[in-house]
Amino acid sequence: MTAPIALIDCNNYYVSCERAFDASLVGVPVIVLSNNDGCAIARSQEAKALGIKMGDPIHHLRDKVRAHGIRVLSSNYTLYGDMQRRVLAACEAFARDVEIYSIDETFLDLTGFEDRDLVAHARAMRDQVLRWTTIPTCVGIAGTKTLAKLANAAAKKDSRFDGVADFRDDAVRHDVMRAFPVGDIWGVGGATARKLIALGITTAGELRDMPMKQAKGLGTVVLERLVAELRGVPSAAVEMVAPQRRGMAVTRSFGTPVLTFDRLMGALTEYAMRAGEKLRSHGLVASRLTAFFHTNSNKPERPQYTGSRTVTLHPMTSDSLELIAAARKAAERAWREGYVYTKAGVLLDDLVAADMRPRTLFEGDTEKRARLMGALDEINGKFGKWTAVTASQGFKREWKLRSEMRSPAWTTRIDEVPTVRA
DNA sequence: TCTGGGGTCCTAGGACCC
DNA sequence: TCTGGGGTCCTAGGACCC
Repeated sequence: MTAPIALIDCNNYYVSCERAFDASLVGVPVIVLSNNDGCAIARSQEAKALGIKMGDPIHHLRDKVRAHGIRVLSSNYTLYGDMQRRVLAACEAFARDVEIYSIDETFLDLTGFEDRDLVAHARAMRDQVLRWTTIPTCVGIAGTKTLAKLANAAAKKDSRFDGVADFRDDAVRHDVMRAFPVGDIWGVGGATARKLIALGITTAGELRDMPMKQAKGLGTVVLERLVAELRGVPSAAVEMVAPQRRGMAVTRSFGTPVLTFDRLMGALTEYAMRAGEKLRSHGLVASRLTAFFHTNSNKPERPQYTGSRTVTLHPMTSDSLELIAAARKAAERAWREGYVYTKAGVLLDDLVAADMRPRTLFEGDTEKRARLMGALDEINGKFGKWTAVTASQGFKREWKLRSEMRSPAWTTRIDEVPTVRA
């Protein structure tokens, strides 16, 4: 028997975070929008019941919003990130180790807890999280991560589990897998689901029983591993140390479309600045930068173009001014006049810890530039983003995104903490 | 008029080398 | 007349995740 793994997952996370600080959101339909206030990325139970789907564009929902009094919020990642810390703190004592999988999901290594009643253990953890944060959660327990995800989904969907599903029980596991749609399994996306269904494999149970060789042939080693995990053979452990990150991105849709190279460079300059900040805050340097921009692909009837070029950064760098220069070089090469651009971004690849980077013969005075970047980060950290900017960013920033219904930074800005009146 | 942003991993295919 | 095989590295792009 392999060590049990649990997955704790917050219910309707962003909405639950908002509700923690605004009681008027409780019991009514609520949706939280993506960056740029484009589409719904979190929905309360009430909103789900009204048929609102993940990713629905908000401008398709206007009628429903009006008819049902749905509360609509911009996303507030500072709040969600801070609440995550509190959730983790509440879970800490309940596991040997944890792996943060996403902002609202954490895998727990339950090695050493096997002798306990793990369902009761999980319930105690849920209670703790609820008390400390007001956020409701569900827990799945199993021998592999994939099964723990599946158990979690069952705990969420099926009220008979009352929030905690234990897949170490063969009967429970088989029963759920027999009816679980193959396309809802973690790691099976649209493309793979279509192929599987064409073969008559429509449930988690049928995928588990698929011959390994056939799985590899149909998908890749990824699908082969997934089948193994469904059979209870772990192919991924709970990672105690976060692996070194490999890439980094700053991408945005524009608030208003961009038609000129200057405007595009204004946006790319801002993104490259931010990318440099992110690199420095992680103590990393990058070896490659890609700049891209594209037209609105949701409107295929309009002329489409995607420009994208990659440039090598040598020496490797986290210097915003060098990143901006590289982004300009890439953008110049990829630019095509005459299109209506709606999104752009800067991607950084092949990241290395700054103190591990190879030195080159031709490095200039890096010391001085590092101090300049340090000063920049300090100014922008203290006085707010974009206090100190480069001229090419421009001052009007027409491309900047919308975020019109954002809740306050309840927990992270002193002037926005909630006030309690007696 | 208005459809997110930021990640990971894998594969195929070209370039290059001996 | 005859025209290799195998390895590595890199990149673009697909698929998937939340």
